[in-house]
Amino acid sequence: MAGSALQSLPAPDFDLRLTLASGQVFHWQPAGEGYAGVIGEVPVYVEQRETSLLVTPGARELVSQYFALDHPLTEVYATFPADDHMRTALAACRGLRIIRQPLWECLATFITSALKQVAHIAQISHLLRRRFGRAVGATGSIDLFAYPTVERLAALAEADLRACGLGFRARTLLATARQLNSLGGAGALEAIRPLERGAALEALCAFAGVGTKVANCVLLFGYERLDAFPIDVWIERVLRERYFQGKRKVTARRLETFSQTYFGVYGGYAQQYLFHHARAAGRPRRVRPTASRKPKADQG
DNA sequence: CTCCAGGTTCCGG
DNA sequence: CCGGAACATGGA
Repeated sequence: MAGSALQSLPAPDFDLRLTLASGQVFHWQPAGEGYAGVIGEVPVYVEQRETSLLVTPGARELVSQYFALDHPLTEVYATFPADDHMRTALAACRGLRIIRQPLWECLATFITSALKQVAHIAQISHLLRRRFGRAVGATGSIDLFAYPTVERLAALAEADLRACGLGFRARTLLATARQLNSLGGAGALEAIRPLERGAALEALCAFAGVGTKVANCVLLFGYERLDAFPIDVWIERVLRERYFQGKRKVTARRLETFSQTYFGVYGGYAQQYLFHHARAAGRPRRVRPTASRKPKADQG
């Protein structure tokens, strides 16, 4: 980032690369030795130097808040269950923090995440920002855009969103934008903050394209409900393989009640560590009976 | 080409 | 409450 000198701030127990790669947020781009992104409407460059961060001048407080550098990680880790797999995930993800995301962009992004790979979500996010978001600046050759506002998306046609590769998510994202717009905009999401868990989930699920999983992601990554435990295909696989080995007929309800009690008050952190560790380990190879395919030795 | 992805919604037991 | 199917798109 050319121009003015970067400012430094202390960031102990923090791994920027790990945090940005963990599938919470999808728009940060590698730039120089660090990353360029937008926090709300503010363009930011962040670079890690051991236990401190170098950031865009004037953005220290914003960055510190966004990356939740105040979360008591030592205390968080102490609440994790002491099983082998949790310990392995912790060892692999130490320093990963749960980001505090702006509510609307978190909600909208996770609506678009349904049945999509992380890379696709990022691609969609960038397209939406570039086409419908406000240009907020640039770092080097990278132009930066804020997430499109509720008002802007609500005024679009479904075809505009489909043109960004949204597929069937175009309908639900548009519907949610219009629902929120009729409530006065993104600020209406603040009404959910004081609600207790059940009521908050119910309120979020009232938006189109929002079910239990997305609602929990928004509670965790947006509302800072660190006990929220989103169960996606990866986490479900981990739970079934590591915590319900050999058990028959483990229903979704069973997994949900287990996850809410077993992983404790910082279950959301535990979940994120399990998620990222599973993903980093790679997709489990499909077992295909190779014997069914016979080599054609007499051809070719 | 086939399989799968940070799911949601609707429908029939 | 539970399991299945449809729903779009693109990377592996």
